[in-house]
Amino acid sequence: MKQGSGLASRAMAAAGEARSARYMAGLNPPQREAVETLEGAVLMLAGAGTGKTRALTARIAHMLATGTARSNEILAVTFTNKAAREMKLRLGGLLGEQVEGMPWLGTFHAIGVKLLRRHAELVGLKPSFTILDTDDQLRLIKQVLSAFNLDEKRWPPRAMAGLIDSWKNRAWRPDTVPASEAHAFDNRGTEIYAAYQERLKTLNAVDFGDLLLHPVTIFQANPDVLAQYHRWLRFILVDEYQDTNVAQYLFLRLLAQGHGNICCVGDDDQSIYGWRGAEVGNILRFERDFPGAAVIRLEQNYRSTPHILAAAGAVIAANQGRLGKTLWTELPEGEKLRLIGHWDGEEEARWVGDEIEALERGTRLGEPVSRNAIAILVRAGHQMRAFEDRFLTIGLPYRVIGGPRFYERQEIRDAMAYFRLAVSPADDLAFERVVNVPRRGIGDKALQTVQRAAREAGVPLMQGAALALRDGLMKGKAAGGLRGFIEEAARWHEAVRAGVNHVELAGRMLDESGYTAMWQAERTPEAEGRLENLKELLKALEEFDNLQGFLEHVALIMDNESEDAAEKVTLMTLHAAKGLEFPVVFLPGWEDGLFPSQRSMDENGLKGLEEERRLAYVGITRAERLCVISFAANRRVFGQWQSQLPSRFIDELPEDHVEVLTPPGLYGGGYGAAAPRHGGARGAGRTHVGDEVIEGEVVTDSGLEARAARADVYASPGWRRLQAHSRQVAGAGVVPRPATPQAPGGAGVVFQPGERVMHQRFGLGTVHAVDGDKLAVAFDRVGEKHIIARFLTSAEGIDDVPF
DNA sequence: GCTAGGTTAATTTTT
DNA sequence: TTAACCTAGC
Repeated sequence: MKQGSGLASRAMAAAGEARSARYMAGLNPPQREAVETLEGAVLMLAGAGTGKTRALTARIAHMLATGTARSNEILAVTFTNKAAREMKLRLGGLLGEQVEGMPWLGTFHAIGVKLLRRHAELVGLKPSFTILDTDDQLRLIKQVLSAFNLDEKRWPPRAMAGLIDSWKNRAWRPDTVPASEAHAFDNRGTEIYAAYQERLKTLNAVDFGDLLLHPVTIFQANPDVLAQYHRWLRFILVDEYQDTNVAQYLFLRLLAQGHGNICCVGDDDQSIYGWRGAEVGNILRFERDFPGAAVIRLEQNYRSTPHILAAAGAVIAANQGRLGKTLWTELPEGEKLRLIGHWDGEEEARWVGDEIEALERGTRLGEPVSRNAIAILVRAGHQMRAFEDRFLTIGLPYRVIGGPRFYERQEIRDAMAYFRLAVSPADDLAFERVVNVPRRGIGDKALQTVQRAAREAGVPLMQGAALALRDGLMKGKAAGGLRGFIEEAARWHEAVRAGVNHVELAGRMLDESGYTAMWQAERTPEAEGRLENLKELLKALEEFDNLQGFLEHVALIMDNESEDAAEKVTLMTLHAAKGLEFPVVFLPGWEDGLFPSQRSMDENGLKGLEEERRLAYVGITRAERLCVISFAANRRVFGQWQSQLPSRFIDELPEDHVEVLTPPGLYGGGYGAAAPRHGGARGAGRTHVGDEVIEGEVVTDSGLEARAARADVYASPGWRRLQAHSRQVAGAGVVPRPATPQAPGGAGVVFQPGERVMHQRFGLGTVHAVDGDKLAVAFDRVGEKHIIARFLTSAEGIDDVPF
C-alpha cells in the first residue's frame, strides 16, 4: 500500500520525541518493539504476566501521539467488556484526559452491533433490530422446533441452540453449512437452522452469533462496503487472539485485507476456550495467514516468582505444537509450590480453610496475607460447594465469582421485557415473556389463541391479542387480564412517545403492572433480593438518556461487577481466573478425571487433554508468591463416593520447585513412590465406607506432624490398590475394581466365589455363588444376599484397612 | 392454571 | 446428592 512509506517517515520523525514520551517509560525492549512496529502484521506473543495490556495501550498511545493514526482510524477489539473498559481506562491514563473516545474500541460483539446498525438492510433487517439474549434465543428455538415434531427428549432445544451457536462460530449460514453436518439433529439440523434464521428476520432480531456472522456476510457480499472500512479503519489491534473463533478470524481477515496493518496479541498457551469455538489454530497459523509478520515475544514476567514460573513452564512443556515461550523474571526465588494430598474433598476444604487462617495470621509467608490476596481456583463449579460449606462454618468471608449475571436474572429480564414492550409493542418475545407475569390468567391456551389470531392476520402478538378480544375468542379471566394488559402497554408506549422521563416511567411500569407487588407478596429473603436488584436496575437507567439507549446497551454492556470493598477470599473457576492474579492461589482437586476433566478427554482426546493442561498452566501462573496444589483420594461425585487418582499434571510438576507436604507413598508417578509403611494408621480423621461415616480421631491441627501420622492410612494395602488400579467403576465403593475381562452381556465386572467384595449398603462380604451377573454374597454384618454384580466392588485385601 | 412430586442429568462461559 | 425441569393431577 502506498500509504506505507509516508506513514513510516511520519512515524520516524516523531520517534525521537516519542521515545521520551510518558507511555514509553519503563517498557522493556520487546515491549518497546511491539509498540513501535506499527506497519504490517504483528503477532505479540505475550506470556502470562508479561505486561501485555501495557504494551497494547502504549502502542495505541504511540500511534496517536506520532500522528500515525487518528483515534477513529484504529479498530481495537477485545472479548470482554471488562477488557475493553480497562483498555479505555489505561489509555486515558497514558494520554491524559484528551482521549477523544476511541469509537472503534470495544468487544467483537459491540463492534458487530455498530456495523450491523449501519448496514442492517443488507441482511434483511431494520436498523432498530433487537438483540436476543441466550434465554430469548432458547425460547425462540423451542417455538421453531415445535413445528418440526421432534421428540423433545431426544432432541432437546438446548442441543439445537448449541449446534446453531457452533455453526455461527464457524461462520456457516444455513445455506453454507457443509454437507458433512447434514446428519445433525436427526438430519433436520440445517432445515431448523434456516427456519430459526427466518423467524429472527421476521422478529427483526439477532442473536449473539449473528452480531459477528452478519457483518462477515455483509463484507463478503458487498466489496464496496468493505472497501470503505479499509479506508476508515487503517489499523487493527486484537486482544486475546488465541480465543478467536472462525467467524471472528474471518471478520478480522476481511478488514485487514486492504492495508495489512493488524496486530494480534495473545498466548497460545492460554487458549482454554476451544469448547466454545475458539481456534488455537488461528494464532498458530498467524505467520502463514499474514506473510512477513513480525513475531514479538514478551517473556519477561512481572508477576510470579521463579519457582512458580518454572513449575508452570514444565507443565505446559508437555503440550505439542506450541509457538514456544520461556518466561523469566528478575524477582527473588520465593516459595516453592506446595503439594498436598487429602483423604477426601471435605478434608481438603478443611485444610485450605486452616491454611488461609494461617496465612492471615502471618505464619505461612512470614507476614500476614490479606484475604483479598487469596484465591481458590477450581476446575468445575460443583467443587465450590465443599469450600463454601467449610468457609461458612468457620466464618471465613468469601466471594464467588461467576454464577448468574445481573442481567441474566429472572427479575431483570422480566423488567427489561416490560421496557422493551413499551419501546416497541411489536416485540413478540417480550410480550410472551410478561403477558402472564404477574399472573393475569393467561395460560397456554389463551396464549395459543392469541398466537393464532396474530398469525392469521399477519400482525405482532400485541395486535393479535386485540383482535382476539375484538372477535370474542377470549373468555373469562383470560379476556379481562389480556384487556388490562393491552391497555397498560398502550399507555406506556404512549408515554415513551410523549417523552415522559424514562426512569420515572420504568418505575411506573413495574408498579402498574403489579410486577413489584408480585415479589413483595412473596416475603422471602430471595424476593427481597430481587426487589433490590430491580431498584438497582432503575438506578442504572439513570445513566442513559432514554429507554431505547438503555436497551441498546444493556444486552452487551451490563455486568455485575459490583465493587466489593470487604476483605474476602475469592472462589472461582480456572476459566474465570484467566487474566487475573493473586498473591496466593490454591488449586484444589487435581485428580485425574476431574482435572484433567474426563469429559474433555473423552470428547476431544489429546486436544482436550492439552486444553486441560493449558488450564493448569493458567491456574499456576495466576499466583504471584505462593501456589498450593492439592488433591483428594476420595470424592463424592453425584452422591457416590469415588476413589480418585492424583492428576497426571502432578507428575509433570518439576520436583525441584515443589515442596511436598504429604509423605511419599501417597501418589505414584514422579514423586518417589517410596515403599509404603504398613500398620497402625490411627488418626485417620474421618473415613467413609459406602454411605457410612465413621468418626475416628479427628485431626484439627493442620500442621505437618499430624499429617505425617496420617501417612499410614495412605500407605495401607487398600491405598496401594488405589494407586495400582484405575478409576472407580459405576456402582461406587471405596476400592476400584481392576480391569478384568468383561462378562458376556457387558455389565462389566467378574467375581469369583470366595472373593471378598464390598457393597454400598451391606458392607464387606464373601462371594458364595456366581450365576451370570447375579451373585450370592455372605455379608459380614447382614448375612447372605443376592446381589447384581455391578453393585459390588472388589474388596480383596481391604480387610486390614482401618476403616 | 397451579402445584407437587417424579425424572433426569450433572465442565468450562462471554456476548 | 441435588437442582432444575416436566408431567400429571387437583
